[in-house]
Amino acid sequence: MNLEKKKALKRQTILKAATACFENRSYDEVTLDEVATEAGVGKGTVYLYFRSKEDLFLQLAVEGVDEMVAQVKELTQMTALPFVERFERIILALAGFFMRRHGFIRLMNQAMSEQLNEGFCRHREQMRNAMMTFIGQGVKEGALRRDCDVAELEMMLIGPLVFRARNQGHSHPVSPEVLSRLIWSAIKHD
Amino acid sequence: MNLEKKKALKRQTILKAATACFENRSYDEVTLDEVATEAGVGKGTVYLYFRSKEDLFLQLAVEGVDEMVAQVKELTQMTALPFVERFERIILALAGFFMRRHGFIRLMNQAMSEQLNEGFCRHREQMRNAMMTFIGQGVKEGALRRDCDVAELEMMLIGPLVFRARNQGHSHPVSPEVLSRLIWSAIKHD
Amino acid sequence: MNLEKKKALKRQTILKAATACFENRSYDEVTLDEVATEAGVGKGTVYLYFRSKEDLFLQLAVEGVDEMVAQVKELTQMTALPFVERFERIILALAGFFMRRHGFIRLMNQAMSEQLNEGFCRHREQMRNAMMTFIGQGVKEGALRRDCDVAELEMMLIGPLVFRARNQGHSHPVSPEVLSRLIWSAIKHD
Amino acid sequence: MNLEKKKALKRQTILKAATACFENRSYDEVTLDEVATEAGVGKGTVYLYFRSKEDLFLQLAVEGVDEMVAQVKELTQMTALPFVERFERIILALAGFFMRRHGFIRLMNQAMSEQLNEGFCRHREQMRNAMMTFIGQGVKEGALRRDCDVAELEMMLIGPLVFRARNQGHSHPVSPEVLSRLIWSAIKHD
DNA sequence: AATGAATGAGTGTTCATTCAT
DNA sequence: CATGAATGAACACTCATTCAT
Repeated sequence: MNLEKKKALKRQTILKAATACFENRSYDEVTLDEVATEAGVGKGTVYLYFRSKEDLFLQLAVEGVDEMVAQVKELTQMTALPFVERFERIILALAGFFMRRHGFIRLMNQAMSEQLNEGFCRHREQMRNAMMTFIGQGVKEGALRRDCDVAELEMMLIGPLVFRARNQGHSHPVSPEVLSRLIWSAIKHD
Repeated sequence: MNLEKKKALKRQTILKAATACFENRSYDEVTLDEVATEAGVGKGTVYLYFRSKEDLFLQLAVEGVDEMVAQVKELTQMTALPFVERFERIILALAGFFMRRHGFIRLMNQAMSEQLNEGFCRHREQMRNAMMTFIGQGVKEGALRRDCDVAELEMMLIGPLVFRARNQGHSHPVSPEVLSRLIWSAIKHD
Repeated sequence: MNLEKKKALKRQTILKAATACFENRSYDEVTLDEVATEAGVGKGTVYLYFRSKEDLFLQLAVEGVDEMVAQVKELTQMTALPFVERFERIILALAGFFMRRHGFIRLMNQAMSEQLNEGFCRHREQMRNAMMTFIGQGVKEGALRRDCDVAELEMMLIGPLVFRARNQGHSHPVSPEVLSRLIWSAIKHD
Repeated sequence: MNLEKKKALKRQTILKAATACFENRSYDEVTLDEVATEAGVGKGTVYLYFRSKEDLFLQLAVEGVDEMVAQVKELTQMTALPFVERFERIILALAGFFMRRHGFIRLMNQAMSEQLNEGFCRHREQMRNAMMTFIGQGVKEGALRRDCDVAELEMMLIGPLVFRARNQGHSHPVSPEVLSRLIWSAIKHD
């Protein structure tokens, strides 16, 4: 267990370093040398924990999306709360999440090799499904408008969130409360 | 005149080829060899028309954004129409525009080198200003909600548009009418 | 003849421009574009007068060395003057020549393609022969020391001249009179 | 220690290979691929030991000039010997040195880029200073002529040496003894 | 397990040369 | 004759990946 822990810890160290490196630079601008140096390990060591640069990058993404999905699912299940409140909490959670990872958001928009993209898609799909489920719930409960389908509502939900993280990440982002209120106006059932 | 025309035509040929190449790949994945081959010219020829790979890419962007800005400004000035109609037309125009250039949208959102980004920003700013002006007009006319500032309204406007072009570009995009209606719900003055 | 003259004139124009371009830059740093622009002609035109960049460069050298050789031969034949005076005049002539072409001296030291080098050598040999003849004359007349052969005396003559042009070309070159006096001390017959 | 040694050794291997490559060709004619192949290493390896092609070339020069300077300084300090003897030894040392590195002499005399030249100058200056010091000593001791300054005497000393290495390197160089005698005639005090 | 020295395929860019106008 | 647009071979340099220690 001690060994296991050590390995997992070093893995985390490398991922953390990679996150820092990718924060302000594009995929191709970041070199493995940098990541290794930032992580304080040898370059070869990175290859003991990740199959390739692409893999390392994918793990970063996976980790991120998994976190997001978990949060959304958890909040979706809190059916004791009125929907609008669940909605608000999810927006707040996602807004924070996207903002914390705004450098990463940028990278996910970058086209990538077939294989890498496939890995991404699997996880993006999970996120999408979680959101769809949540939105579907809102529709069924009569809290969300019925004159458009869930994909359309998702667009109104995720679109502004991504825009905020991408374009306002560095300066004065819209407050999550205002964000939530605006999106709610767009999707709520009258 | 003949020569001028020919040069302008070849320039367009190269830009068209570059657009095709950048469609599904990231900036760094596309090589100038590819662009040249796709355009049916020698690699050196590309350098007769563009200072560098970055420049070629930037020209692509400039062209796009300039088109967008022109359309928005034009529609903004049609003050004879009720605001909601001007709004609808702008959304339709932008939706079509973004959709036609969805490969490009991806590129503009992707992480890029400092210098390249700087060039982009200058033009993105123009777009932003045009949208701000339009939105400000709506607020002044009392058509848009007053409980949030223009940056917040812009987010609700552009966010879903970009999301649609980015994520639904290949399959079943939300119809522009629905898109318009949804955004309107979010930003209209009650 | 008018046509001939015109061609010869344009040829000179190009050579003059080339000389200016090569003055402060190495062979590879100078581009034909520059030479053409400096000469005020099209790039293709240069190829009407010179087979290649190498050829242009060779012509430059040939022209230079031919001038030098002509001057040396002319002065060598002025046997009416005492040898020391002929010597002094040749040194002055060469010193001025080398100094005027000090940029060129540098270029002749640059290694070059087999073919180009061959062309150079033929002309360098002419210069060498002219100097050898002159020095041989001095020895025969008893003006120059007999305890070393002409190649050794040539070294004492040309070496300092080249050094002066190469190393002192830009700042405070040794005055030709002092130069002449020093070399004379080295080679005169006691 | 083993590793250090190995690295230093490989560095020497590359320098040796570079020397061989530069022997008969100009700076621009030699490619790093050649140097790498000649050294029996990969192209990337060269960049582990030298920042750039210019740097590699500069290191070659530095190494050479440093050797020269050291020898001159050492001989300058042997004030126990009569000046003429110190002079003769220095000439012999330099003659041998220049001859051994005649390929290099050519390169140092060739035109080169501003930046490269700057690097060279710093070291050439050291050599120049060492020679100036030595010559100044001779003047002060009354062994060298007083009717011209040290720069002029330096020209008479170095000029023939360079000429010999440059032009006679491949065939029948003037014997160092004759060389020494001739230069001495030029600069000695009568 | 950890390292980092070694590698070489791959890229943007330049420029001598050609040739259609 | 004159031009300059077009070409593509060539090169310095980078960096993901491997492997001997």
